[in-house]
Amino acid sequence: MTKSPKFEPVQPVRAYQRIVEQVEDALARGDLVPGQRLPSERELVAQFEVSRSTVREALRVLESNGVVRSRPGDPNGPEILPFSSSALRKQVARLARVDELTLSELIGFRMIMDGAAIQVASRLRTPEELDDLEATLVAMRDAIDVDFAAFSEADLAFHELIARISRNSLIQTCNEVVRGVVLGLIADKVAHAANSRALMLESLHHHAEVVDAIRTGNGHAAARIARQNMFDYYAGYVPDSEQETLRALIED
Amino acid sequence: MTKSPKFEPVQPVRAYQRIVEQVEDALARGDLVPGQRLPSERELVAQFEVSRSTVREALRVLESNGVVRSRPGDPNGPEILPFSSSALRKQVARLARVDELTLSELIGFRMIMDGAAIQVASRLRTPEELDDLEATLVAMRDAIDVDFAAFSEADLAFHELIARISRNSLIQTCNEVVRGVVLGLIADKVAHAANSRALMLESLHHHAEVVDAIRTGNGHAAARIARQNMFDYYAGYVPDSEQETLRALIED
DNA sequence: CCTAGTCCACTGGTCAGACCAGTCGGCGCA
DNA sequence: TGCGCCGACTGGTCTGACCAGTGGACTAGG
Repeated sequence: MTKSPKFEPVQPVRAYQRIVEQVEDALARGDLVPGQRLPSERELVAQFEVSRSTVREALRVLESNGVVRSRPGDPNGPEILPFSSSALRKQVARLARVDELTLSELIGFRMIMDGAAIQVASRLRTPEELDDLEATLVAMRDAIDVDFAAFSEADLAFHELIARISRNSLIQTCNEVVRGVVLGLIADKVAHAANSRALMLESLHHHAEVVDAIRTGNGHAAARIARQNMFDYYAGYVPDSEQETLRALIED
Repeated sequence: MTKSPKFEPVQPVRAYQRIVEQVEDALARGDLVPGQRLPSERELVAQFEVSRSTVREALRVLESNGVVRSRPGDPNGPEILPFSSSALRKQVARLARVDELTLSELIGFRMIMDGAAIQVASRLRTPEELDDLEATLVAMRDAIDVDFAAFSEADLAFHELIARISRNSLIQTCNEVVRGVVLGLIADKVAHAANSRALMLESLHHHAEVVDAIRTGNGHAAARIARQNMFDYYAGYVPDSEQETLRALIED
């Protein structure tokens, strides 16, 4: 018996998929740039020669991928969103939709990711980068006397620097995205924290310990302190029942 | 002047979004499990009390997120796919709770995530994507004759393609991040592997087996081979005491 | 001249109903 | 028993309609 040919499963290509492809191709080629607008749905109907239902199904896919955003009544048409990669934007869109039930998961994710960044950074850092880290600590100290927003910004700079030192762009983007989402979910609560000055001092102290551990090359300890700090910082915003899970993440 | 309150932009919730949320919530609660079927579109119209256009827009979003897949004429209705983003989030949390950031755990994480990606990819891949996979195999073969860095790059391309075929952004992002971390931790050791050519050939062979299994639609076998391969590839870099844990992950 | 109000063309969101090409189970015929 | 046809479904697409918003053009009143 001759070897049986291996046939492929065939599946029809849907019209809305081809629309999605055309838009993403145009984006990849640069014919479409962030900030630009897509024609209105009815105009797209004319251009693609399909029904509006089909156009809309394609727009839903693009929207779910973070490529476009539609606003009812906007005469300019759907907006092309700024994005580095559609996967990243999609990530943002997905994460941004999660409700407070999974806030603890997001925080856990941050604890893991930030710990990873620190552990890598403690091996790869140059003396200059260590200096930069310590400069950021000073900036954080000064920011405490301004207000919480300033401190938060300095804290952001610290973690961005850590991620950069890790020389892993994916850690960078991941850290940034998740941090943004977490802050977006609890920003109002954080801003109202009554005793935020004590919290900020405590956080600063932990950050200094992290830098110390990085200086001595003890990435393991540095990551642990960072996770502890993040737990202390965010634990108040998750239900008691879920705190135990997060606390377990601190140790290793 | 009183401090101006920070208002949040409000945006209307669309009907199709609420449908998406309901489905994903059911998935998160476990009321809906992979392999199960959604009611037919017309039945969903009756349950959600919306029009079919609205149901279909919601299905397009879910499909684009790798949660369901529709097939014309299938009397069973849309299929709930395994390893949807919501399910993976839970897996990530569970794994992270056990232990994290030791090299062996990261490798275990990669074995799980890569296996998930391959299992999904073997069901969703188009014939064109299978061709792409085989082209990547050829590229890996050629890269062996160059050097280890080239091979590593081709290997990266292979796994990125798998993740892309899985059409699941969470798989994509996690795979990339963790892979980057693992390589960062052992890059120096890997580069010094004296007999790396034999290792590369072995790895290539395993990758070809994975593609074969994907071609025949045997996602289970494909994922198992991939986990085995990853174990063989990395096991040398973790302590003997932890290898047993990793080995247990190979089987499903 | 500027402002405030009205209007209107247009947007996206949703709906109802229709047709088609597939898919699959079952019935009946050979 | 085996096979082919049929019919009741499925999802993909289309048409045409209505509605609540949006924002620009226009206009009346200062």
